[in-house]
Amino acid sequence: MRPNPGDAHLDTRTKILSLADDLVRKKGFNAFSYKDISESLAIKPAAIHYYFPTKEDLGVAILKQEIERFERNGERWQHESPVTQLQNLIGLFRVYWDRGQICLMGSLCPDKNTLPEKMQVQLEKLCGLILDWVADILEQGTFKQGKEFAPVIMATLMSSVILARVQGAGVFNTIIAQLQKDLI
Amino acid sequence: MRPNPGDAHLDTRTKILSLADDLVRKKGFNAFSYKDISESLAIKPAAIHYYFPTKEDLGVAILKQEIERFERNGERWQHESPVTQLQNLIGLFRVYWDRGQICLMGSLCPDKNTLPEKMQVQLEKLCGLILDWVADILEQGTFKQGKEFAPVIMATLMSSVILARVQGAGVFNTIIAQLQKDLI
DNA sequence: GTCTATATTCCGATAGAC
DNA sequence: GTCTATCGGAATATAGAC
Repeated sequence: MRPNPGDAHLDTRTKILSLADDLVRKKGFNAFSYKDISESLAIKPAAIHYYFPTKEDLGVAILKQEIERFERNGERWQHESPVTQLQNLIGLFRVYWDRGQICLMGSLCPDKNTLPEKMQVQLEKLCGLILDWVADILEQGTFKQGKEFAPVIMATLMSSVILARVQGAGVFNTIIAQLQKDLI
Repeated sequence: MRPNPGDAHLDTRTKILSLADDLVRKKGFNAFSYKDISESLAIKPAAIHYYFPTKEDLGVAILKQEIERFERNGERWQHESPVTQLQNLIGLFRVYWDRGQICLMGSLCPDKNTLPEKMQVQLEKLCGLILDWVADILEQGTFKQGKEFAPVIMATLMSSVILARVQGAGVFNTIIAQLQKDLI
């Protein structure tokens, strides 16, 4: 899983990755800097390059971590009903909102043209994985919509948190309620 | 409408605004630079400051222009049926897609935390205007959904182009088709 | 191995040339 | 009035200290 050096520094590496993940969701990949991370860790900005040589490497690591996280969630949920699994997915977006974050897709897809190539590849992979997962759930369960509706669900969820960032929590709750009504 | 100087330079000012608008929709507000604009106009980056003293001023101008454009559209469409008006709105998003752009809301809302304050104010105004307009249309016509559905429509439209940027045109067409089926 | 001092590039902004 | 030469600062990245 981790292709890198020893183990003693795992803590620092993990902390950097965690902070960067949070910053991408709050400020976007282009707007956060190494300084934002270093200030929280009491190290110099340049120290980050030891763990992630370039910002592209850091971005790729964020995406790979999210892919693994998503795959683990899928496994953990696989014995629950399709309806529950979809509610779990929706629950993730509520957590993002509560944390002042947006989802990784919602943060990175608009910036796609400006991202380093290796990040674009991982972003496509993440999007494909999630869309396929939602389509499978729709096929397995009894919903008002078929699997063609999967992109609509993801588009709606993505933008629910993004719109709420400007319009407030009311918009988020309205969108989620309407989506659930439309599905279940 | 334009609070600024004479008229001779209106061309340059208009061109800068038009280029900046395009860049925001393609790269995002934080990722484009004065250099991007100046290269297309064969002037030096610093010349832009004459027309827009700060990047914040430029961003505010982009947003105000979009607000005016949206209000003009509303007036121009007001004698058509609610269904047609909603189709016109959807048509705008197809144009964005064809141009390689995303909508201004979709570009700026995720970056809200990083935007200068005056831009945040105009962004909130733009979002409010559009959401109210869609809600009105839903109330006026005979749709399968009521006005509470307005945020869902905007969230779906916004993300349709954003997702398509990564997943391709198929996703855009699928989402639009599903949305129309759900409404009309 | 881990981190810092430093280099390099680029950005937005100011002052002043024409 | 319109634009350019230049500044000051911030960003990522490199080389080397400990």
